[in-house]
Formats: sequence, structure tokens, C-alpha cells
Amino acid sequence: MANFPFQRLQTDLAALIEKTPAGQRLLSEPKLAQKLGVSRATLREAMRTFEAQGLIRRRQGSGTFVVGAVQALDSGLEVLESLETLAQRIGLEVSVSNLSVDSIVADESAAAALDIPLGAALTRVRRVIHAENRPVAYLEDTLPASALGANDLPKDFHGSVLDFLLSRGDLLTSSRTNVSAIAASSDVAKPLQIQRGDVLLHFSAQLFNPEGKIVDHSLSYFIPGYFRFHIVRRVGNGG
Amino acid sequence: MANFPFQRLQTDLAALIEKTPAGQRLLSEPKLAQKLGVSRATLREAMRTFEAQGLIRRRQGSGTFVVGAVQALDSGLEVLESLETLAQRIGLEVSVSNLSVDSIVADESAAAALDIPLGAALTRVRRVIHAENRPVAYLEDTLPASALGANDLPKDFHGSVLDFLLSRGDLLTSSRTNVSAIAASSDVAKPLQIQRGDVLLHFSAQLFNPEGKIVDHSLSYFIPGYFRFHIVRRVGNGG
DNA sequence: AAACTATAATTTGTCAGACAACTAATAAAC
DNA sequence: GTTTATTAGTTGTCTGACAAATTATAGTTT
Repeated sequence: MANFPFQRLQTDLAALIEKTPAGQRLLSEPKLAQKLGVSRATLREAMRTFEAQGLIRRRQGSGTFVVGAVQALDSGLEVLESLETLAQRIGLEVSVSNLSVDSIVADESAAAALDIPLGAALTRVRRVIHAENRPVAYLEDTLPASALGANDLPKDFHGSVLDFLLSRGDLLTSSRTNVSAIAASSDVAKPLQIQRGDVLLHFSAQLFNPEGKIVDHSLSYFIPGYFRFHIVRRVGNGG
Repeated sequence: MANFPFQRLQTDLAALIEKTPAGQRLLSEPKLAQKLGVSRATLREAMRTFEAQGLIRRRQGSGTFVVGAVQALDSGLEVLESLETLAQRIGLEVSVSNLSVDSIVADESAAAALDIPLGAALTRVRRVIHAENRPVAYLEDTLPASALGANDLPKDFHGSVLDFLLSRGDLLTSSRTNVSAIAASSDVAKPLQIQRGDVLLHFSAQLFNPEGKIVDHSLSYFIPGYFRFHIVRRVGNGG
């Protein structure tokens, strides 16, 4: 639980930055450290990560300021949040269809993606996300059966495996997401009610727990236009 | 400029991580701090940023390890770097063709993208990037003429406006990049030698200077497969 | 000899305190 | 009223220390 000061601190600090108006100054580091219950050194480590993401800006002698990018937190790629949450923030009502939960065994690609042995028991969750009664995304999650059994999902499953894992208390730290564009295969085109070959934005992500184990491999296919993903990139110091 | 230990440290550490084979352990923090001439606290702040980018992995009691697999043209989206720099880092040769530099005036969309008045003087740079003698990306930069004149680019321009601005000493802080997927228009398909309607990964980015002014609006079109863009996403706390 | 166990050494995680460098507001001097 | 010192506040960095976790080592037992 709270045995990882840095992790708790990172979520606390993210919440604080999120609710702070752009341009406003944060508390000074000593005060903030005391308020959040960590040392100033630990606080500064966390601040560096947010500074690298462009969410805050620090000026020696002056203070730490929230940079005008509340939008970056809302729909930015820096934070992994469920599609439901994102869609709601944009003002779209979402629903789920074509939900299927299967027990399968790991083939070569699944074993590689999840870093587990061939033939291991897996759970695969597939569904289509609708916004305004139109299909907008096709999602496929593959997890070790030890992480999610085929019967674990509740009857009122809303469509977000991530939200379910979090609500269950699973500790999840980060995800590595590959961004690409592909043409829709017939498998994806059919549930999305589009033509085979139509353009899709494609995410392939691995979700990690604190031990570094991969607990979920997800494939996401987005019909362009409904979601806008953006990211604040730091200019590299030309190594 | 070398009066900022953290900045120098970040480049030094990046170089060290880069030249360290995947999976290998780094020196312990006390030794590394001494070797790089900073305190352990400062070193740890820098390490956090690289850990957040997924370049290293730290295990208490064990050590800090370089996480591997920089295959193909694999680039973390957290840092903005030119394709040239990226390719050079991986040891790939890139070339430029179809280079055109035009002086234009701001139409409505350009004015909005650059946050400048209608009719302002602009410079537009367009070119095709080749890797291994194949076209892999189409790039279009639009800048205020005050930031880049049509005749400012050197004759041996390699294709990266970003690199040129940096080499000229311009101060640039961050970029806001929108990620999408589109079908190739005929304008883009022709120089890329693909069919109209083929799938492209599309970035639309605004480049900011320290004052928050937009100095460049760039459109990038990537043929899928040649580049792999990834991002490490922090798990949100659900708000 | 092999396997298990307790101990020690190493490494990262966190904390506390201190001082320097820088900024901005305030008081003093002209 | 303007300029100059002064002062308080903030971030940047350093030193040292201890806790927690891992790994290596020596010892013991089987």
C-alpha cells in the first residue's frame, strides 16, 4: 500500500498539479514535502519527472509553476487512463458491445509480448467501444490467467480492464505504448463497421506492475477523429 | 552553460546509458556520482527522468540496469529529436530529397497553428526523408519568416529544421505533438511513392521557445513500419 | 559432495540538515 | 521619485546517515 513513498507521491503530486490553475505557483519544496509526507529529496525526484513532461516549470529563487497544460493531463499520452474517462472528458458517452472473454493459451507472439512461457494460460478480453452510437475503437487485452481469470470480470463490466484492475487494488506503475498506424484487417473492420483497409490509429501497450512484470498486453485500434492524443515532448539536448 | 550540474549530468548520463549494453548493470550510485562529479542526490534526480522514460530499471539491493532493445528506428516520444539524430544514434543513414523552401503568407490555418496574424510572412520547408534508399517520411515545417528566412538554410541542409535551429543557438524548450493516423493524400503520396489512401502515421506539432512563442509548426507523415514510436505512460489515479 | 542456513557486504530508497545561487519584495538613501 | 542596499524566500546542490532489499560468502548439516 503506502510502503512506496515515491509511487504514492507521484500520484498525489499529479493530482495536485492537475487541480492547480495554470500559471499558479506551487507551495515551496519544504512546505510541499511536509504536506505530502516525504522528504524534500524524494519530492524533488518526483518533481523532475513532471518537469521533464512539461507539466511544471521551476525557477531558482522564484518557485515552481504549473505550466499552461491542463489539457496535457486531460488527454495527453503521458498518463495512462481508461478510454472511458478520456471519452467522458471530451464529452462523449461511451458504451460497450461485442464483448468477449476467452481463455486461451499463449502462442509465440503472446508469450513474447507478455514475457511468459509458451502455452501459459491466458485471458483475452475483446470489445468495441461506441461513442454517440457509433463504433470508435476496438480493444483487445491479453493477460496471464493468474492476473485475470476469465470469470473475474463483473457482469457490469464497462469496458476498461485497466479500471477493473485498479479498482481491485492491483498495483500498476506504467505502460510502454507503441504508436503506429495500420490498415484495418477484416477482423477489426467488421466490428467497427468500417471497410477493410481503412485507416486506424494503433496502440500496442504493455502494462507493468511494480516488480516489472507485464500484467497486460493491449491492442487498441482507434478510428481517427474521435479521439485526439497529444504529448508534450522535451527538446533533446543534442547528445 | 556548464554551471548547471543537472543539465550536464543529464547529457553525460544519457551518453553513458546509450553506450552501455542492454541488461548490463551501471555503477552503483555513490561511485557513479563521484565519476560524474555530482552528488548522489543530484544523480538520483537525473536517474528518475531516465527511469520514467524506460531506459533504465532500478532494483533496490541489486542495482540499476540498462533496459534494452533499441531495434529499428525506435524512438521514445518523450524527447523531441530530429529523425536525423535518431537515425544517427542507431547508426542508420538517412538522406533528403524533394527539398523545397518557399516564402508564403499565413492563411487561416497557418495563422491559427502559429498564433500569428493573417498574412504574416512565413517560410515553409518541405522534404522527403529516405532511409536505406527508400522514402520513409514526408515532413513539412512552417515558421514565421522572422524565425527562419527562406535563404537562411545552408546549402548542405540535411533535412532537420529542428537541428538547424538548435545549431544556430535558438533556445527551444518543448513541443506539443498531436498523434493521429490518416490516409495519404495525393500531395503526400506522390513524393513518398505510395498509393493515395495508403495508411500513414501523422504528427502535428508546435514547437515552443522559452517565452512560450510558437516558432515552428510541423507536419510529419510516416510510412508505418520503418519507425517505432513509443511512450512510457504513467498510470493515472483515476481522478 | 551437495544442500541448506546464517551472516556479511553491496545497493537502492529515504531522510535530515546545511549552504550556495538566485529572485523578488522591502527599506533606505539620495 | 528614483536608485540602491537589504532581507526574506525559493530552488540547486551537497554531505552524511540509516533503512530495506538483494546478493555473495562462509559455515553447517546432511
